[in-house]
Amino acid sequence: MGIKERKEKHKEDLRQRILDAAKDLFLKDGYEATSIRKIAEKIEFSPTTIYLYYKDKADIMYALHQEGFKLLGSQFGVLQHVSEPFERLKAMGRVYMSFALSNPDFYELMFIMKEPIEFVKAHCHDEEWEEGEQAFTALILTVDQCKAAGYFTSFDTTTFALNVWSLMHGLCSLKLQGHLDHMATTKAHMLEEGDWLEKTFEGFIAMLNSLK
Amino acid sequence: MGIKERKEKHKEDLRQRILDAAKDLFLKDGYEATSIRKIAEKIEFSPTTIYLYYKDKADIMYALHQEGFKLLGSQFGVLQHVSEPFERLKAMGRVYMSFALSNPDFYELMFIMKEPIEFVKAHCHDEEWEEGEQAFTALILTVDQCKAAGYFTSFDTTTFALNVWSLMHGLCSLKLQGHLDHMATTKAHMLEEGDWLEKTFEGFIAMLNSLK
DNA sequence: TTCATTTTATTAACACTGTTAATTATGTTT
DNA sequence: AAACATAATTAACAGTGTTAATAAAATGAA
Repeated sequence: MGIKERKEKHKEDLRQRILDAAKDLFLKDGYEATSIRKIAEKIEFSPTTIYLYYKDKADIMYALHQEGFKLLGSQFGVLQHVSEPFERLKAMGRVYMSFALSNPDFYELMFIMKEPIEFVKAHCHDEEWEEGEQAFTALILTVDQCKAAGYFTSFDTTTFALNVWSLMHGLCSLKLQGHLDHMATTKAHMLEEGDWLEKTFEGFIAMLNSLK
Repeated sequence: MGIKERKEKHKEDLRQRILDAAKDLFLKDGYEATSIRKIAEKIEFSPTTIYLYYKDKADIMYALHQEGFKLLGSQFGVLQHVSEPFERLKAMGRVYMSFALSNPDFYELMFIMKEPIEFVKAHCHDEEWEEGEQAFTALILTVDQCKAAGYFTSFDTTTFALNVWSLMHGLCSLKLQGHLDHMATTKAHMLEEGDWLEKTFEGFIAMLNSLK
């Protein structure tokens, strides 16, 4: 009987329509403005209907956050073709930074807000976190290959990877939250114009080079 | 006439009582749970009275965020007595990290949330940001002195300082937001036990040492 | 086809939130 | 005591996430 399948598909369809509507609102107006009622209005359903497809708002945000990780993952994927590990590491940094700047709301949801990761801790007790770990695994692998190629030889791989991630995350966060621009406009000796995000990143690359 | 002064003092008193109540709630239950109504109940006033002393909730949060910067500033202050610049730089990192872990809500308000800094941009158009800049100025100064002492000689001071801040901020953020612990529990090759915050920080210090 | 059952969607309501306008109470000055 | 200014309050608006009870629709068996 194909009827049940068609129903299942219909159900899955509506689930997706809810997510699409939520994504639209989220990317346009941010987290707060993405209310259950507005999502419902967009898909022309009653607000409470949404609760038949998602546990709560955090559930929807978790789904969106997964989409974000898929996007980042796909951008990281193409870097596998950069064979030289140190080149790849630098490119990863650029891609990460570019992703954060191009998708600030996604980045906030994925790395800054605590709501989605608390949802993971509460409901995904198993090992369903693939998307997120994959990116970090890729970083660890690349650092390992860098070490094999003679870079960072005196450092522990995981520790070094965490340092790289911390720096990139901190840099992107400070930029997105406006702290970087704020320092640039208020500190007198920074008035020599210039894109401090770019400059700082270049400084980071220079540091990595010195660490060979 | 001392009456007017006493009235002024009374007004300033209530303003402080509001802030204290807000601080209590904020440190106990976080940002969201600190509602105007709860603050009002705590000081036994009507909710709307608060609007006679603070423009809105963001204003209160800005005041709290300033208190946070004063606290961090005082902790940074004692570091002035560490004469060796590189030692002082390392100590600054430790103090920053310790502050973030001991005052997670303050840290979030000061460096992670965008609400207070948007309030600054909107209402403190002048140069009233002292508290925040002071800490960064201290960092720049220390980096400069490190350079004078032969460290990081090939790097631009401001760029290097931004890198240090980014790394420390990223590390603390990832820790507070739970990402660090999450990676530790899910990634198989990280199961060797251990405080990854501490290990990563030590790795950072090692990096700085290699950069001499 | 009709009736009973299950699934899906809706309305109404709860308990909150920040915030504003209009009104009352308080205290000061003439 | 009357007039005024300040301070505080009540009532209300426009939202929020979420749940329980009810109505509608689709499905199963007789």
